[in-house]
Amino acid sequence: MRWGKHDHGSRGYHHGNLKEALVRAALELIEKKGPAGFTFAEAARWAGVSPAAPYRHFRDRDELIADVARRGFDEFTAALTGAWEDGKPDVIAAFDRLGKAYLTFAKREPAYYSAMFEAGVPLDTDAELRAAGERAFAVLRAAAEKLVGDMPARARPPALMVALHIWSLTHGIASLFSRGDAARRTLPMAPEELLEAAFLIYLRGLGLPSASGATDDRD
Amino acid sequence: MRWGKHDHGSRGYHHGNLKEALVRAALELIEKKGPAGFTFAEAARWAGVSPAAPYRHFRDRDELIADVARRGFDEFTAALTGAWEDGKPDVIAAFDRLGKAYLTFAKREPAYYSAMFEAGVPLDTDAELRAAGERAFAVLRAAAEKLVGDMPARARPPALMVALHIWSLTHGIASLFSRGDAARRTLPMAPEELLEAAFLIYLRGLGLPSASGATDDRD
DNA sequence: ATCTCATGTAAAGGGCTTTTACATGAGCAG
DNA sequence: CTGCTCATGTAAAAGCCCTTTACATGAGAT
Repeated sequence: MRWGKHDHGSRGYHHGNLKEALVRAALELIEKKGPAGFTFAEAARWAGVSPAAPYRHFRDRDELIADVARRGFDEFTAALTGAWEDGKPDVIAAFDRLGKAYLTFAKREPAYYSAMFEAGVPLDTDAELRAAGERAFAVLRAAAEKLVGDMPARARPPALMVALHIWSLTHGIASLFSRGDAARRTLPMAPEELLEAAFLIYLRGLGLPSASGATDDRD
Repeated sequence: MRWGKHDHGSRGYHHGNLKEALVRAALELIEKKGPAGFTFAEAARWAGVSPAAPYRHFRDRDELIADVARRGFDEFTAALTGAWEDGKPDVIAAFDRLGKAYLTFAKREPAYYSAMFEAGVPLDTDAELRAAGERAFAVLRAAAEKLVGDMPARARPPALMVALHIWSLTHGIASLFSRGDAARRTLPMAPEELLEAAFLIYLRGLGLPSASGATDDRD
């Protein structure tokens, strides 16, 4: 008996790569209908197997979502690392890329982003997931270390605090304004511009000299 | 036939105030099991009515959640307005209260907060809900107006931008760190302190004089 | 060639959502 | 008071999803 509407290549009794197929299905379905609208059964149908088959690969629906979130954090880490590029050519420019990469990820990978931050997955029950999240944050933290490292020791703020500030700010903008089609509010400026302006103002507040143009009078 | 495990006062065939009872049930259930775990049927059971009764008051499950979100925005607006208190005694102190009120609301009313920001309710399909959200933001916007109003016109940033920055920052901290028991990460400082520090740094970046102590070396 | 075990199926129980037809009784008109 | 009406609630049912259990298949090892 054939289960799939989407016949991705004929197969016999065994699928061959069901786990990956389920993850891909989850990504498509979460993107289309949100994490709440995603169902285990539909992922199974999409992959062309019976509703019970997914249980051979995931304890339950939540574990599949957690796996998607974990993969999302890995991709996220890669995107951030690539944007940061060791802080070259200068820390400010690299930080700017980092922020834009965060927003871009939220916009272009809404399914991952949902699974990571909005699906209500309990971080503390899955060590792998938690570790993946830590790795993503570590990129930001390392960037903050480099940022404050350029400052005179006397006026140097805690790098962890700076990392948390920038993460919070960026995450807030991403959550509120930078989602796909279901944007919660229309803005008079692009989320990227909003973030860049905030970032420059914040840097000036830290005493960084290089921050200029932050308070231009655009309205 | 009796449906309720929770017999909140005996009643006859008609409940008398089912709509309110359902909203209260939704709040308890969302708080206990998250917006995803909340079910229409359980709310009905909780209120002591049959599973079909709620449909006399809400088109479907989503409309109930949207109603909860709307009420949440109203409470939120009241909390923010009360904290702002017209910017007295001075703008900075009032802004500080505003931020703390935001975090407090997220922590003490996780059910409202979830319904408002995490349940994936489409803002654009419900005018009432959208309007309630606008009213909440209007408090923050008015506060930002007052903040930048104290600045010399030459160095005055757009109030809307400032409002969006502070909203994003606060929302980011609330979402990432200031939730109830399911905190996504443990912090070396209280979310309130984190917010206050960021706020002071941001104000210094705007050129506000009154911001001091923002970069103390606590670690 | 055979065995084994990971992977998939069938079937079933239980719950949720939503609709439809019917029941109740609160409030109002006469 | 009597009786009508309609908002409000119930019962029943169809459809879907989640998850478990017993059974089937066949890929890879021996």
